[in-house]
Amino acid sequence: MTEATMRGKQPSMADVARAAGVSAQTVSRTLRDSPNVNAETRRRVLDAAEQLRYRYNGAPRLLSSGRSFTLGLVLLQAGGYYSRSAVTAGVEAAAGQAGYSVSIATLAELDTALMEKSLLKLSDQGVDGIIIAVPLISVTQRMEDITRDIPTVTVDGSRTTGARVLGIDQHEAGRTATQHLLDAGHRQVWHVAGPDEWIEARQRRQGWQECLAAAGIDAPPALEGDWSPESGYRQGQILAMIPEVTAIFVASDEMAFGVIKALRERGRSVPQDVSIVSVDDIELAAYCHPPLTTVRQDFYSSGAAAVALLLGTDPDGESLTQASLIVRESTAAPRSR
Amino acid sequence: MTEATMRGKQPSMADVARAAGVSAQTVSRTLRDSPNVNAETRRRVLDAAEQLRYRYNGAPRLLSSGRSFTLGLVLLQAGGYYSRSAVTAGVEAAAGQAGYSVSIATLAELDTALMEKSLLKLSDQGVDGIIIAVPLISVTQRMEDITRDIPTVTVDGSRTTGARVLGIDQHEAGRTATQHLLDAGHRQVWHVAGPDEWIEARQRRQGWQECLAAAGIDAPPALEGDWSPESGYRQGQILAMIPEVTAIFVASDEMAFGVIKALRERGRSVPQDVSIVSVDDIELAAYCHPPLTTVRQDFYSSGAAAVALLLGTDPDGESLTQASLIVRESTAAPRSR
DNA sequence: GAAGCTTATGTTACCCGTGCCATTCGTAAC
DNA sequence: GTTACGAATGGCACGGGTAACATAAGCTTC
Repeated sequence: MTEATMRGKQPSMADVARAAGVSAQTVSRTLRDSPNVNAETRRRVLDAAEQLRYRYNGAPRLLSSGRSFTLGLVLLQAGGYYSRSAVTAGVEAAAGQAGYSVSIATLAELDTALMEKSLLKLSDQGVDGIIIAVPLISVTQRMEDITRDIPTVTVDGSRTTGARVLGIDQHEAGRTATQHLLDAGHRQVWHVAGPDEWIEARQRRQGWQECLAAAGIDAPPALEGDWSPESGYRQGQILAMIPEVTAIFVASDEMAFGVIKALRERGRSVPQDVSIVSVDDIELAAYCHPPLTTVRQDFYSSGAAAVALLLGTDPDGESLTQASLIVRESTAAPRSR
Repeated sequence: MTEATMRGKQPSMADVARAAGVSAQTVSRTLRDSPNVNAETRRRVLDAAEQLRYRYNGAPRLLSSGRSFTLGLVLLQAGGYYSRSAVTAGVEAAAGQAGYSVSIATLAELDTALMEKSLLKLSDQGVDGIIIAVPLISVTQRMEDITRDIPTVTVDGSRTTGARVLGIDQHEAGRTATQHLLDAGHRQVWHVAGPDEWIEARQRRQGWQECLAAAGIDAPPALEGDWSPESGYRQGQILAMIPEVTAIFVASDEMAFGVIKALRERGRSVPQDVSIVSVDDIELAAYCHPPLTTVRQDFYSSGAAAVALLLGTDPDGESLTQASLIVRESTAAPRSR
C-alpha cells in the first residue's frame, strides 16, 4: 500500500481539554461518564468535543487498559451460507448495541491448525471475547490456553475447559422432525445427517434415534452429508433406490434440496412417494417445489444470545429460542398400500 | 523459564530484545522483515521470540504509526445471504493473506444515517481501508469526509469522490441473459429487476434494455423486487396473469425462486410455458426444480479483488472476473403456436 | 589513507487515553 | 475553630511499538 493511510490528524483529548479549559483527564472522565464531573464542566467539555469534531480513539485504551471493545467471531467458509450470515448479523447487532465491534476470522476448512491460527490472530488483535461458530474437531493445548485467557462462547456446542456453551437444543429439533413424520403415519424414518464433527449434527441424529426408539422402531443406518446440497443429492440417489423409504429427516434445508432433486430424478415424488422434513428454515425453503416442511432455527437470535452470554448482558444465561416446526408441503401421509 | 511466561504479563519486544541481547528496535525490524538485519542477529531474535512465546501487539502500532492492519467491511443485513457470505469470505481470505484483519459493520437496512454510523464506527476503529458492499443511496458530507480520509472501495458500483469502484460488468450479465432467451426463439423478454438504488440492478436492467433494443424489440415495463424470494413471488403473480409472457429475465436467483413458485401456482410451467434466466448462480440454483439457467457471479473473487484494489496488491487494477452463462433447465424454446 | 557510501544497530521522543495519586475547596461533624 | 471527608479536578507516569535520527563499523574508490 503505497499511499499510507494518512488520516488528517484527528484532535485528541488534549485538544478538547485545551478548548474547554480543563485537563485531559477531565475530558476522559466526562466522555466515560464518570460520576465526579460537574454538570457545568461536562457541558463545556461536550461542547468543545462537538466543536472540534473529536473522535474517540480506542487504541491507547487498549494499550493502557487492555480492553479493545472488539469481539472475535470464528466462522467456517464453506457451506451453510444462510446460517453463517444470520449468525453474523445477530452477533454484530448485539455487539454493536453494547458498543463492541466484531472482527471475523473465517476458516477455509475444518482443520486444527487453521483453527489455532485464527484464534491466535484474534488473540493478537486483543479481542475481549471470542465466539466460535464452528465445531472444535479436537482441542489443542494452545486452543485451551487462548480460551482460558479470553472469554469464549461456542455456539455449536463443542467445548474447551474455558469456553461457555450456547446451543439450541438440537435433540429437540431431531425429535420434532421425526415425530412429525411418524404422526403422519410413516412406519419408518430415514435420516441424512450432517458431518459427525458437528455437535448439531450429532444431536439431531440422536434426537431422531430417540424418537424412533420411543416409538419402538429400529432406526435404519443414517447417511451422512456435509451440509451441501450436492452431498444431499448423493445420499438422495441412494435413498431413491430403496423402495421402502417413505420418509426422510434431512439435517439441513440445503441438503434437502439435493435429496429432493435426486428423488425426483428417480421418479419418486415429494411428498406423494416420500415425505421430507429438514432443519433451518432458510429463506428459500418456502419457495422451492415442494415448499419444505422444516424445523426453524433462529440463527440471528443465537448470534445475539452468544454475545449476551459473553458480555454477561443476559444474566438469565441460556435463554435459548425454541426450535419450531414449520409445516409446508414436503410431508404427507404415506401412500396406503 | 522466566517470569514472563507466567499468566497475565505477555512478553514485550523489550523482553525479547533483552533475551536476544539487542535493542527493541532491532526486534521490531526483524519481526517486520526489514532488510537491514544481519542473518545471525535475525536468528537470535527469532529464537528469543519463540522461546518467550512472544506475541505481537498491534495496539501500539496503531498509536504510533496510525496503521491498524484492519479493513472494514460494510454489509447489508437482509437478503442476498449467499452473495454476502461469499463476498465476506473472499474479503477475509485476501485480507488475511496480506496480514490484515477484517472488521464488519452490518446495516439493518439501507439508510443514510445507519450508513454514516457504520462508517464512523469503522473510522473510529482506525481501519486502514473500507469495502462497501451495499449501495450508497445518497452520499452525505460526512460520508465524503470519511471516504476521502480512508481508502475506500465500493463493490456495488456507487461512488463518492474518494472511493474507487469495483464492479463486475452488470450490463454484460443483463445482455447475456436476455440474448440467451432471444436465441432460444422468444420474441419478447420480461424483466424482474432488483431495487433501483442498487447499481447492479440498474446495470442489469440496462443490459436487458440494450439487448432488446439491438434486436429491435420494445422493452416491456420492468417489474421491481427487493432481491428477496418473496418479492419475486409477488412479481411472478403479476407476470403469470399475462398470457404473452414466455420469457423472463430475473435479476437474482433468489427472486427467481419466487417467480417460479408463482408461475407454478398459476399453472404455468417452467420452462414449457415460460423460460427463466436469472443471475448469481447460488449453490441452490442447481438443486431446485427446474434447475436454474443463470449468469454466474463470482462473489468470492470480487471480494478478494476489492481487497487487492484497496491494498494496491493488484497493479492491473480492475481484473474483473467475467460473468458466465450457466445453462440448466429453466429455459427452452417457446411453445410453437 | 581520507572521503564517501552502505549496512547494521542503538537512542530517544512520541502516539494518546487511563490508572493512580495529589491537590483544592466546600461542608459536615465534633 | 479544628478535624474529617467527599467531590471536583489536575499532574504525571505508563503501556509497547515505531519514526526519525544518531552512531558505528565495513567497504569502495581514487
